[in-house]
Amino acid sequence: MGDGITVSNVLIRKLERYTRLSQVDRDACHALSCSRPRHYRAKEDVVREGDRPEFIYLILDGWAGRYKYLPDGRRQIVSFFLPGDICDINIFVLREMDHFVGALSRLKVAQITRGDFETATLDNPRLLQALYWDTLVATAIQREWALNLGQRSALERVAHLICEAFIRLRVAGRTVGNRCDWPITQIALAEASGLTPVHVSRTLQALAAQGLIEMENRTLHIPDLDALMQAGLFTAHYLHLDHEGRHIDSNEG
Amino acid sequence: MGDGITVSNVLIRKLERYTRLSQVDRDACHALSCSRPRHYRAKEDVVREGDRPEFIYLILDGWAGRYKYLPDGRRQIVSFFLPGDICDINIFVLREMDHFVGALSRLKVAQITRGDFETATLDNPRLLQALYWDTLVATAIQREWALNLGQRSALERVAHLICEAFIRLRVAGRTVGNRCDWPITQIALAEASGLTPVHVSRTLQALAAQGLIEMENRTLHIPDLDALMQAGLFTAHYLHLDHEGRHIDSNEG
DNA sequence: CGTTTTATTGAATGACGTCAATCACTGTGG
DNA sequence: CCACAGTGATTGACGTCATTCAATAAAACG
Repeated sequence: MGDGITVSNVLIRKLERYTRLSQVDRDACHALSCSRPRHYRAKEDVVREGDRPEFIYLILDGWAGRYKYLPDGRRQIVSFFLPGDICDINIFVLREMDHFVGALSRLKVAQITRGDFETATLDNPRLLQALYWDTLVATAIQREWALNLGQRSALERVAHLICEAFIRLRVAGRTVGNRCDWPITQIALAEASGLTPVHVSRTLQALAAQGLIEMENRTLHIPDLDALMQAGLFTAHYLHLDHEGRHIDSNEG
Repeated sequence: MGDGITVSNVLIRKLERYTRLSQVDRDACHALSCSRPRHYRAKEDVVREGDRPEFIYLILDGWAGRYKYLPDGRRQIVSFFLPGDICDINIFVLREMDHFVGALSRLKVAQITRGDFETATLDNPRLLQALYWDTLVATAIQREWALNLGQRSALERVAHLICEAFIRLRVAGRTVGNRCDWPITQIALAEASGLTPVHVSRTLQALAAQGLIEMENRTLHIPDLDALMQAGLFTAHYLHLDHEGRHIDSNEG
């Protein structure tokens, strides 16, 4: 999915949802996208707890997850990083990481140094502003996940996660109609939703039985997004997609 | 608790955990603490979803909560605001609020305008840096809550919340030995922990039966904080209290 | 002081977890 | 190309933790 789209477009396309970028901004984005490309396989760690922050990561392809452990090994994915996502532009302020970042699928990232970042944003206030805005949206998502984990039932929770991922992928230009790649395992989905893999399996089957999702070959098809949103009690407010008056239901993707 | 401490000290004391403030910084803090004082009673809203952001709030006394609703009325508190906490210094970037902030007890806040904030921080980079740091800690706390809600059992979850609140209060100078005011209801605790009030009641009783907490007259007593931390699988890493090499177990409070 | 909110208790229900076995898929190397 | 190992998905039976409902007692508040 998203074939024929150059990697740099993933970031540009997303940021242009928030603001209008100049050609210089776009060039800077492109430069960021090209810095230090790295590949990971699923389950490889990108960043470990206790590490000194070294890079900002830009996701070019695949999914990553931010996660935390309990001492006995229980693990919670606290956020997804999808193509076009930038993780932690403020990271250098922290002395050490309090969590892990790992690949949830085959993953391609750009490693951005502090210097790269400063170079890219120094003379491009719009770009900096857009990136900054993006981090505020990320914290809004983090809050929504607390609501998801604390209040929604298993079915609602999984439906909500799927809606959110799909819409974020659509913003990044990684959907085709009502389809998208779905590279992550049910185990990862379980760790993100605070459920067991067994129950996630049953829940996905329940969603499929209601005709809300179709899964085939690591591809997700959502026949009726509105219906899925309703099942997940999903509203996109918290994604703040309408900054420039553009709306989530415009027919893109 | 915390009697004899002037309100401005709540903020100063907390920030000095992160950095060393000059007298000018402290004066600026004091000014912030004095701007537009407002009082609320428990359950009153401070900020509503959909509002245009108008003020930054500094908590002077009492507890507030950030919360989100599901359409059917289920409610999740996604963060606590305790004395000395500042809520959302970046808030003016957002077009509208995607959540509520409400008083969880009698509450005293300072309403800080954009102008107040800029005045206070313009010539005080240390202060700005400390406030900025504080917001990073707030997002780290938000992540920890996802872990709490997603993975911890009821007992662990409540124990963890209590540990976190107690230590944050201690940083703000609002504890006396191993005691602190505990002004919030079990209902609020339930909404924060994703449990029912009934089960919170039973869980608190279980903690009390194990000698981990004692509750009397809206005052919390923690006979053995280490033991409670262990019950809640609590480690303070994510609060990043050791920025300047100061440690959580230094005998303060 | 009366009214409302909060806390407690018990019993019954239900959602999700656990365990264990089986099956399907993916990637790897011979 | 096939065999194999390892991971992931599925299924059923059963267990349990937390919810729900309802009734009562105790605080908090105006």
